[in-house]
Amino acid sequence: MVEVKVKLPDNSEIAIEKGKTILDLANKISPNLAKASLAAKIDDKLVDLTYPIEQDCKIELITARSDEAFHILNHSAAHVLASAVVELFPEAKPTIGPSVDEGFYYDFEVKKPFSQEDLEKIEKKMIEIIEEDTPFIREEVPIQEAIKYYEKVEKNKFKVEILKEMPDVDTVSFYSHRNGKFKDLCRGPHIPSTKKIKAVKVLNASSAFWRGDAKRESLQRVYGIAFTDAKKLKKHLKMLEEAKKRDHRILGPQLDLFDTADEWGPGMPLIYPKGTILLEVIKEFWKKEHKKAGYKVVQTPHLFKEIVWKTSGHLDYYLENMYPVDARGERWYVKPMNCPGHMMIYNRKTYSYRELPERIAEMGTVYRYELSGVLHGLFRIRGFTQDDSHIFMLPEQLEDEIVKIIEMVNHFYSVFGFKEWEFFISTRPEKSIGTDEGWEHATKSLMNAIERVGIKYKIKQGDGAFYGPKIDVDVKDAIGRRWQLATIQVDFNLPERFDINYIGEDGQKHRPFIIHRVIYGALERFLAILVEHYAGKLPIWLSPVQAIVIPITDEHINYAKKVVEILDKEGIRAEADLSGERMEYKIRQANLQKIPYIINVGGKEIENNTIAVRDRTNKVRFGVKIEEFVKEVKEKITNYE
RNA sequence: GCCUCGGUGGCUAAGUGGUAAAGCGUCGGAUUCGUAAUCCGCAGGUCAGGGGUUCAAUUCCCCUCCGGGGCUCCA
Repeated sequence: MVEVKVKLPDNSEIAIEKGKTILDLANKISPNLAKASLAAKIDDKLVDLTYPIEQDCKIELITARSDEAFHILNHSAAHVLASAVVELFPEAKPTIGPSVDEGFYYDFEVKKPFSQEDLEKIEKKMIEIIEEDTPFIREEVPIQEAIKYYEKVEKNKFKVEILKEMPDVDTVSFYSHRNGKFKDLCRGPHIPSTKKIKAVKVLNASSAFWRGDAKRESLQRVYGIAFTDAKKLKKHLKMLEEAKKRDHRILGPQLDLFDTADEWGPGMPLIYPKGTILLEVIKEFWKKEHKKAGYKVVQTPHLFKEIVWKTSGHLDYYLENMYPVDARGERWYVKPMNCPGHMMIYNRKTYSYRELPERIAEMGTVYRYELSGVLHGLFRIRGFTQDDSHIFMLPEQLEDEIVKIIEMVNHFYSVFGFKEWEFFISTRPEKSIGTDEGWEHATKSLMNAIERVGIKYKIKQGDGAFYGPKIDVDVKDAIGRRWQLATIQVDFNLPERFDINYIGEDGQKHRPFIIHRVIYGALERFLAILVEHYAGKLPIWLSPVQAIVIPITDEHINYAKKVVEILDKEGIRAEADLSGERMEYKIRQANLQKIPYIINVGGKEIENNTIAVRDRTNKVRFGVKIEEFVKEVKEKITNYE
């Protein structure tokens, strides 16, 4: 008997007979572990539990608690979905069905789109199939045979297309479940059997193009999500419900912040007075921090003549997204980006190397003709304001500048109450401009900078813009959703197009490095994210109305006005509710408006020159001195609470 | 832009081949009240717009616009 040595994650070693499967190994360690295992990693490669162990290796078992479990489970659930669909709709042609961060989907070619009832039927059938508890079985097949199978038996041109595009493969793998009743081309791995899926939900259906290509076949995509335990599904559904409740498109108009448009222009929101106060607070903070960090704030026009966009290259590559304006025979364009203006401002004079870095910043409103289908509340609109900045610098200043930006990003997000955000570096894509040295220096500077700040990051290989590498920052909100906010991009394109120079120590012209960056991204979107993050309950410093004063009867109106006046003078945003409603009603309204402080004043308060304060804990403090209250609130505002 | 589902007063909506409930909100009146909805009343809709079928269309059909979900795009 030949034995091989297997190293486990705790660094212990265990010997097992050569050729035994990973499941055997798991059983040897503990039957409970075997039962809990869904798949495994052998020398960092994901495999099935039935994978034979042929040589010394490192093995990590994947249980419900592993990070990979969710994807494997959902991928298997996608197969179960496909098997349910082909049973219910025999003419449906399965195409692809991966797991994604939000669960899984499977695309089918069908004659008729799935209805709501169809989805319910599919979910029911899926649960039946899961209950059958049949194993997932892997089978290796020569690729030619696989092609023949899909051409002749299944008559599925999509699978044939996938197979024919596989380079240099002799065999491919199939996975079947339901005792062979359903099989699908798949790399795997899969869970040992269907019943490992403890909870599944078919979420919705929509259409999608084959290979995401609008010119190709339109497919029906079914989305779902699976979990290793029913509680997690419940939690997830609750999160979705919570997300619905936080929807800024509902909360925005409700809190009188803004509304999105239809009759006055899709993608062109109206920001109401209270929403504007919030934006102003966000801008004020921006201004303060940028001044501290040595940025120079500029302003550039909303329109430029055609020639500018010719120079910048937008006319060649971005025209579809731009709003043209014809003015007395001349063609103008509304700016979709702020860059050209900033380039021209830099070019107004000759810079010496001593003057760099030069940091130019602008809260610039841009307009982009986004396709109607992508518009969504304030998240995706056609006119929005970027907290834009372009930094011009010497090559050796790149790293330091990026460090500064990262520190600024960290400061911004923590001030706005986010707890977690993640950095990604995107490297050079296939189609790109610029020199190898330039890319290397820039990419390296990005990495060094992040490392210097001591943050972890992930690399997105080849995901950079054509004009340079970049750092993207994803922020996680209160219910765990991710939003890409900041982007810090090196730009090799604009310096060339606008012939951007500085005079070096040698008296010669040189190209500076340019970083393009935003922290909020788009102000309007950031506002919407804040609304959803806080479910409308904005921190005091951001609340458009920080305190509302409610008199108990008309006799107390004058005192209420006086209190508002005092608070106002102290820089606290206060209002009085002098409508004819009852006090209880007003309190309820103020609560619904999520105003942080509700102040009641009546005879007792007038007599003692105090106020009754109800805060967000919903407890009332009677007999509070106005000065005391002012001091308390001002302190919170200063501390961004 | 493509696929799909939808559009009934400011909002949430019920409903029907014979021109439309209700609640909230708005406005007016009464009430002047001690901590999460006081009572009464008025106003407000060419049922998204246009075309067609029909004796008759908000309802059935077609087109357009707008929105939701998804795809795509993101120099």
